[in-house]
Amino acid sequence: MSTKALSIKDIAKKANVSITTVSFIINGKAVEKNISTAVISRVEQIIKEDGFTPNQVARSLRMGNSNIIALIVEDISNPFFAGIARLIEEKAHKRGYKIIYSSTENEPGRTKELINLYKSRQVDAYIIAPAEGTEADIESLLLEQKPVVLFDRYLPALNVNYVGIDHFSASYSAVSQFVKEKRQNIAMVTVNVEVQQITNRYDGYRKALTDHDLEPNDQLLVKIPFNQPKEDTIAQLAGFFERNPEMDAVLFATNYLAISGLIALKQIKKMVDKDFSVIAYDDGDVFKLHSPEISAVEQPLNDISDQIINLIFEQLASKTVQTTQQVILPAKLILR
Amino acid sequence: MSTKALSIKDIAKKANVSITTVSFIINGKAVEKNISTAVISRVEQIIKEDGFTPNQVARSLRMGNSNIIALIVEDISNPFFAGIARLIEEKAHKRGYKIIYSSTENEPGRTKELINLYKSRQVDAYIIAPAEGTEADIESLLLEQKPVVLFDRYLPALNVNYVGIDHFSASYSAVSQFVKEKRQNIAMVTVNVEVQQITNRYDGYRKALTDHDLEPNDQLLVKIPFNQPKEDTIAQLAGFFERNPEMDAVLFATNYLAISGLIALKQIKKMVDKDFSVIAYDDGDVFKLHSPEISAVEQPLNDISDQIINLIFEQLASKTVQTTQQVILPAKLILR
DNA sequence: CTGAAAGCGCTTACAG
DNA sequence: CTGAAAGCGCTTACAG
Repeated sequence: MSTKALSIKDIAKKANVSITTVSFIINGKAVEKNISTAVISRVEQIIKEDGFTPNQVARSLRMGNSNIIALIVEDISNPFFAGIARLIEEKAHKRGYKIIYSSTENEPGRTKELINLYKSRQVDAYIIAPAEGTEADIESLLLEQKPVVLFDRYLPALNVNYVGIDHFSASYSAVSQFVKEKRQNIAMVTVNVEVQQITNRYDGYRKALTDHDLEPNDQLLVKIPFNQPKEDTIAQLAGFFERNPEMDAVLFATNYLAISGLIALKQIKKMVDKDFSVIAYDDGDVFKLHSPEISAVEQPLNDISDQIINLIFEQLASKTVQTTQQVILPAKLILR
Repeated sequence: MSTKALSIKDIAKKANVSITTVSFIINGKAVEKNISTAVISRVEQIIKEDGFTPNQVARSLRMGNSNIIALIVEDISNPFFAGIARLIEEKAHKRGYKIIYSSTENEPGRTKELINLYKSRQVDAYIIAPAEGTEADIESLLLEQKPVVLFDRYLPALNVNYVGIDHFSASYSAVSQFVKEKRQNIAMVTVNVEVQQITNRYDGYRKALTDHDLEPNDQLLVKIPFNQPKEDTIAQLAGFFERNPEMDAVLFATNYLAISGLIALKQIKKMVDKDFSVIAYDDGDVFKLHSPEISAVEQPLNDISDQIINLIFEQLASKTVQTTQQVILPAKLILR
């Protein structure tokens, strides 16, 4: 037996009222519209018994909105993004909004595709960790006056709300910690994408070195190609560590680089110990469980999510042209 | 300057044709409908120049579908689910479908809420890792003839497609491996939810013990309350290990229990070594990087995703009442 | 070869 | 206090 979803018309017929009346009741405008309590309770009873759920597609078409917020990230299975997604979903849910998320895999064109899809589905607002080269796509959202908040990566060309981390200071503190441990040959492993959020990490590293009278050494810097297969990264890093035996500390610019790096160290049997320090980016169980435990720069997921959601709802509420805001939060260095 | 999205009407007016004609062209029915090539190219030109994207909400309302598949899991930030989500998203994308995913957090009512939301948005098919007590909600989808595939957890009360893992054999192999290593006091750490996919893991453990003439010992079995805070689980497991010094092997029934267990072992300074073996569930970097490396039962994410997506598209294609299928895949024991 | 019109299920300004 | 009707942007059976 196949049940077909009921429509407002079915309910109206059954209750012997117009669909207008049913619509008012569904939307809590019954008292405002002076519907008699008798009618209200009769309709509500029928709705409850028959399990009617209004068709949101029809509603979206009519209203031009959807109560949906899109979250576009590079890879939702990255723990940083998965954590943010989960927190944002929870916070949005409390205010009656759904989050719909998807990964761009950093593929060119995927962001444009997703944004077009979401636009055509009347998505109300956008939370985006933008890849390089997506400026035009995001601009098109701004032109349509859609609420947008960028996070993680900033696009300087755009005048748009942003929530991020002070990566410069985070790297700076990490290197200062190494110096405190009397490290002399401090390496950095980063990724070869020239976005501000990554270059800031390098800049903080470099500034801390010079501030502490250490000469930056290009031999101790490696930039891993983005999207390089994990095995290749591990091999590359193993070579990097072996070529530089004097290295006594290494700062990893991202979570997955730290993991690949630790695997490489394990392969070449180089221990993390009193002669060799490591600081990872983005904390996780894997660092807590490592022997020895690995220190890490922790991004405050909850604060980031809060700021993002607040900016989104501010814009959703105001309806007018917004002044854009840049929120920069501090990271936390977890020492182990 | 605010741009409003164009409608099919705008394009029709600009091209001096009817909206019918534009619609046919958009949907690739131009030749079938004998639209003149002159008209086709004129309309296509305008569409390209003006960047028209058809309103999918209107289309959904009219067609009763959406080209969207819902994926409902307990927690999308769990690596198993995140991995499945990513693979399914990719496979669905190739066939022109979008995945929209969300977490139930195992909260009662959340599944019902999500299913109602998706129904009201004309979602075409459902992939669900069901929580206990969601039978009625899933049944309602079957009544509406919606394609549904369950995975991870099975609901015996329902006659529905399912893709899962042979957890009995997986546990059985794990314990057999312990026996091969001459372990005598083999413990199991599991979770107190009485769903088949969890109880099978226990059953395989128990059967392997008795098949190898080892007496099951209730002292060596612990069931962690579901949703218990991580700290409490760690403390509980630390106590469990300390109370049972004779224990020489432990099988963890889930990924997060293994992580909490390893943290507990670390806290009480009990080493994983030639006198104490560990096998975890669901492989990950954290086990590869642990010292020593931890063996794990690996669920074949790619096979699972393939089977799920195939079952979904089979149903989407057939439109008729389906015979339901149970696909049980083998897990793989990764020894380290 | 092309178009006018109905209808998908809602919301809301307007009328009474 | 309640309802008829227009309209959101599409698709498609029907007519010519």
